[in-house]
Amino acid sequence: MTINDVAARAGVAPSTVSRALSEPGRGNPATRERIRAIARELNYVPNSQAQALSSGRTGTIALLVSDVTNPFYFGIIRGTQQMSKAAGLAEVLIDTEDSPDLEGDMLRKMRRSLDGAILASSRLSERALIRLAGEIPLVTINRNVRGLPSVVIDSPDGIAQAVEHLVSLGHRDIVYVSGPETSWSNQARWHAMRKAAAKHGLEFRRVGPFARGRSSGTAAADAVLNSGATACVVFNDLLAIGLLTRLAERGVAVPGRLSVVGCDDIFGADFCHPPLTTLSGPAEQAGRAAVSLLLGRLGDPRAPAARRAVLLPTHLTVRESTGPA
Amino acid sequence: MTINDVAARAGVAPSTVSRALSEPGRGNPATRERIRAIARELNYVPNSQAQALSSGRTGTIALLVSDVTNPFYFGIIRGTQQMSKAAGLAEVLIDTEDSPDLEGDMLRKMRRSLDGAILASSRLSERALIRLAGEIPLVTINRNVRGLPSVVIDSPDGIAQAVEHLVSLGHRDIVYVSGPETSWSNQARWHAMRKAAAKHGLEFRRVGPFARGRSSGTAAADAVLNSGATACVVFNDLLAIGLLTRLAERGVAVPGRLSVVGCDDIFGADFCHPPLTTLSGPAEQAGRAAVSLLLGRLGDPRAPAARRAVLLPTHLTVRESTGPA
DNA sequence: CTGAAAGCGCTAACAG
DNA sequence: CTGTTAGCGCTTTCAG
Repeated sequence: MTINDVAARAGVAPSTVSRALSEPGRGNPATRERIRAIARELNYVPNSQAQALSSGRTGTIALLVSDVTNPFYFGIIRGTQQMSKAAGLAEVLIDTEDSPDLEGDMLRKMRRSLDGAILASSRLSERALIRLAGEIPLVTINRNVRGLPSVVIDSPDGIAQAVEHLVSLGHRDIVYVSGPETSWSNQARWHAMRKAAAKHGLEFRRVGPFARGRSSGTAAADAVLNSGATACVVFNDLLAIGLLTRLAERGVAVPGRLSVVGCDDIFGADFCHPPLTTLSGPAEQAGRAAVSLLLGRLGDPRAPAARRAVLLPTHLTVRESTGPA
Repeated sequence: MTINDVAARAGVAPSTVSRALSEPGRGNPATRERIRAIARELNYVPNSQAQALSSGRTGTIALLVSDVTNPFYFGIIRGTQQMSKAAGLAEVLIDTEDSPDLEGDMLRKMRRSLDGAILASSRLSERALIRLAGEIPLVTINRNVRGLPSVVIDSPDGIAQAVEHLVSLGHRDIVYVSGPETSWSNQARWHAMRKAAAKHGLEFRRVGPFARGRSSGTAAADAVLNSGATACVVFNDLLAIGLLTRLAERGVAVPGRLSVVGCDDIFGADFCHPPLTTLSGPAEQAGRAAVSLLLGRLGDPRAPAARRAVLLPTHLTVRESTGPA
């Protein structure tokens, strides 16, 4: 079942079928409809490999995440899938396993089979990103790189809210529990923390860095306790949940003895114990926005990388892990 | 940078390069190595669309799940990705949004661009599955269909363990909280429940069906309470966690007043409150096994659908949501 | 073992 | 507006 079969059946040239099927406005509407009807009746499905080979457009984009099974990406995945489906694009999800090398290799290898890629929390260096962007349209999420379109969820603003919240509860000794130093978000949050602390005349302190997994929570909890702080803001929810677990093990009351604020409001943040006060962001929207930006680059590949950067707001969701000092 | 460039540089025919690069054993080892060196040096990456078009093999398989953001699939996703990467296959993750129609359409549309597909918890009818299997190699997970290779995580066996556990704690009135009736796993668990109840001389009861999401937990909790049972086995952890939340809201002590057993041991089951006693299965292994089965079908497409069915064991993980009656 | 040649199914100029 | 003619980059007979 090829385009030729359809053409033969309709008594027209293959190229006419091609146009009828994939060039909306052009061609005689009557013949176009006739051809479409025949194609449908014949149950014809275009061969996307052939389309890609000949046109250069693959109709496929990729979403790269450092770990598919990190609930942090849930919203982003949902958002991008939603939007790319709406745009008639296929989306492949790629797990970079937190490795910059793997990330780069994947992109390079798949370059020809993709129209573009969205990097959620890229681990690549700025240099590498810029170079890759020359070979394939790229959009980043939660990572700002000069000249690359990006969408970032504005956690700094949320961090300020979190500190405000803690200060209003009487906390004067707040520590930041740092994630990996290579993480762009971690940097951003840390700086926001410092700024917020200064604003309230507090001393800025931090413990870490810790790996981003839940298991690092043990070490993190011990470090926080050791610091003597009465409250902490944790790099992300995964780590915060791990920390909560350890705190329970050690019999430390939350929020009685220690208040805990997480970041990202992932799946689980609402049902862990105690439910976590955390920063919520519009992750789905971020995903949709990223695809939109990519779509913009796709329409006109030679466009000057419309250096649009979308900044999305976050807000503090107060649950039960924070309380009076 | 095409195969022709490499050929020109090496002073051989394109066909020779093609063989050197993708036919392991054949050709003169010396020239093969020379060509490979040149290809590497030229940073040549084969165009997979062209390969696919001409050879018919796409080097891509798909994993279809009903909802990418359901933590139940985490392990399976990990396992399949691991195995397909090892086999040099690309894997695309497709979200069928719980819709049989979408699932079928997707498979039909992508048929030509896939070497095969793995269906994790397919919602398609047996008829539809068998028909599709004729067009593209298929492997199912947690769904047994005559003639299709499948891997199923043996929850019935685990259910028996769960009932045993509850009975040994003195429970005589155990209710099964049912998931959607269209779910194959739900059927399997329900039957296992009935059998286990009979074995212990208990009356078999169930409430539901409920939707599989966390939000259905509210209704489920109320129904269970209303049933007067002292323990329940819940279709899956998502629902069980929702139920736990509602129980807490109503001030019902778990496991004091009611013991709860979930199924699947998803992300979150260990840190919800109280931590959930649940059935754990080797999800990653299931994913790997599914890819293996598919690989078998791929090697020899005309093979008689080696109706192998892999059955993986589950075990009960006891946490704190179960206790004496 | 290697080269030449013929496509895979489609799109994209270019004519008509 | 439609048909004709070339390929896209690769694999695969088929000869040599």
